[in-house]
Amino acid sequence: MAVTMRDVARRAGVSAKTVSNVVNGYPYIKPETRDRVLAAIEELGYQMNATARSLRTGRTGIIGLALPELRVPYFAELAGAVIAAAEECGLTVIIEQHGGRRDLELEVLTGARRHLTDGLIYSPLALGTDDAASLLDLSYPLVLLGERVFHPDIDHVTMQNTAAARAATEHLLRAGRRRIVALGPNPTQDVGSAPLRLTGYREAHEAAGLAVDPVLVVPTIRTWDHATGARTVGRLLDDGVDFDAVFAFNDSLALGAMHEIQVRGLRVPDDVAVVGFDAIDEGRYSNPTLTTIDPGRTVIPREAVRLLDERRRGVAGGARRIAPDFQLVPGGSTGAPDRAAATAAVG
Amino acid sequence: MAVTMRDVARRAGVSAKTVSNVVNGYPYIKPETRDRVLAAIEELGYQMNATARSLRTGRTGIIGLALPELRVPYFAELAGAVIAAAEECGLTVIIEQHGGRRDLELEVLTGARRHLTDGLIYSPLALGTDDAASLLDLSYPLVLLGERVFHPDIDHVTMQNTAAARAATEHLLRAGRRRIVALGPNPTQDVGSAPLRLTGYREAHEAAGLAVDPVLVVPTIRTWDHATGARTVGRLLDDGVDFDAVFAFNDSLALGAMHEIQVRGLRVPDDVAVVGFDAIDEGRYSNPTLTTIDPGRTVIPREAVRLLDERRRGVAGGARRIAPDFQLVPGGSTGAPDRAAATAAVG
DNA sequence: GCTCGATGGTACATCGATGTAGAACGAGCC
DNA sequence: GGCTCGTTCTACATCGATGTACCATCGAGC
Repeated sequence: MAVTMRDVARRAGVSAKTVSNVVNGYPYIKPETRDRVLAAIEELGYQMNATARSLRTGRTGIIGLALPELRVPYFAELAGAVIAAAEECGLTVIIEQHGGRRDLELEVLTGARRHLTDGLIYSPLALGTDDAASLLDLSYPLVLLGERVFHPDIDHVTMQNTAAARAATEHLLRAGRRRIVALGPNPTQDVGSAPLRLTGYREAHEAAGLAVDPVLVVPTIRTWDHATGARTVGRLLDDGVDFDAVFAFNDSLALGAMHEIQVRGLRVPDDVAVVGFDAIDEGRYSNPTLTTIDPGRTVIPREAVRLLDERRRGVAGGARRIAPDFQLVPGGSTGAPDRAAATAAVG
Repeated sequence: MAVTMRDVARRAGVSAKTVSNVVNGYPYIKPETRDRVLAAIEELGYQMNATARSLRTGRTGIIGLALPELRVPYFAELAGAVIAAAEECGLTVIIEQHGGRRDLELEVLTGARRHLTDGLIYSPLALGTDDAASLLDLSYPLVLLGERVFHPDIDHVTMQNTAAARAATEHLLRAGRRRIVALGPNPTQDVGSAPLRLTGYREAHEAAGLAVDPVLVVPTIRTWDHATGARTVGRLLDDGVDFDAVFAFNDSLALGAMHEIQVRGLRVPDDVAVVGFDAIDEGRYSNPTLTTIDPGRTVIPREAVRLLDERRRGVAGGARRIAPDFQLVPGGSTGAPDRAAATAAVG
């Protein structure tokens, strides 16, 4: 039913292989022949059968993107940018949600979909250092995102977690806050973004000659979402813990915390200042707007796709590690003026 | 390199076709043979080559999902749910972002990716009634989302736009609001969600015996996002327009509007009540929380996948149209108490 | 006149699965 | 015994592209 290369070949009076050669830019073809073939393609409305090509070449032009959940804004923005970047390279993306469940995270690595893809951009949540081994004998290109697993032989796109967290904390200290909650560390996790950001938090205190009150280092058990942020800060308030600022380890936690603080009748930033991490869109229109860290939100997806595409095409050497520059984005939650929309930058 | 059916066949002492038959559940196989084959599969770690199967059968098990932008929370949540529903059916999803640009929306319909997919779930933004024709002679299953295009011969999953908008407006009228802004209609659009929701808004006024002040019907030119909501409401305030409520045609507009209203020193809901549409997660943790319409957020993605899968498998009859029940979700933005997290339902 | 290398093109096998046709065998029936 | 029918399995062609090998032509160089 669909038009094949044979049909085009017949129409142009050449062999199927010549049509293939034209389509793939093989150089030794008479201009006149090439024109005849292109004309035939045009006339018949030929479109290549990607499946057949994949079978023959062993490459599909599809890459996988494994992440916890698309409904989490940070990952939605990441996925959108990855798809756009992939488009630039002529690649198609399939997204797999593992929900941060360890079994699913491992299954993604070896599941049937890996046959469909040329490589994987992989953002695990539950995996730990022990699992690094399972990443090594994979037979396809892999690019890691985040800090959960690391291996010197695998391409990696990450963030300057410690330095950025330190900058965030210092921002609060400069504003005169002295009892800053660190919201997000998980005592059972020894690797990942959380401990690195906690280190930045401690470094800032140390550099300022201040001790960290352990009561203010508040673990979150569930995922870093609005509900967890609200619930956890709610518990602190219930317990009568005294604090004048919150450094949440991501924006969703921060926004949930900010919500709860205001529901309880406290003012942000007057009573409690809040800083997040990730610079998701939502924080630019919250009330007040959210001070946050932009960890390189435009660079990360672009680089991840670039690294994977280079591996896929076999033009890459040793493993690379990329950690883009970060930036503190001041917002109303730490006292920066919330600009009215009429004067706000378009984004 | 990879294990093929031939390898499995050799190991089990049968033909490749028999392996295929076992894998595909063909009934006439001796239990003992089946066991030998399954054992061989297990031992060799055989995984089917999906590409080869696709070439032969003409089906890929992949469906497309075309939407404006993943970074828009409504679409991120939709996409996440579609992927999860597809997983249930053993389907894989590729997402294509057309950004609401008409040329890209049309290109999605005929682009190269259609060869990769068994069908398309299609949520256009710029297309109009005139384009319905382009949807008809497509050679693959199509399920339409939204109201931009409609055709009686195509499966459709939509919302009860008019009834829901009427309910939202009546909610505001019941609360005593009399100058309600309708935020979102676009005068250049005669089809789509906007005019239907505007109709609901008008119906509510009519039923209450109230006239609609045309000044309060406020078009938005750009997309329905935070920035547009903030900017547009900002302009109303600059112009000194008198209003005591906003019915925004989606949640992002509503949240942007609510942000701007508060930046200007007005109180929500005391000075201005706000209602949105879509029931995205973000509105459950905004300050105050957002009153909104849940148009069937769990039903829509599930039904879309189901309809497409049925078409794909050829088990569907005539075109179907599904418009799930909607629900008003009360929030602080119209005066419902914002519950503290400690007592809030987990979500 | 002949070889050689650069061009321009073709025929055929192949990627790994599945559809088709049919072989081999035994049971049941007249 | 001969026939049909159901069961179990196999051989081969096929999906549509591309890699390999090879043929043909033409001009240059000796």
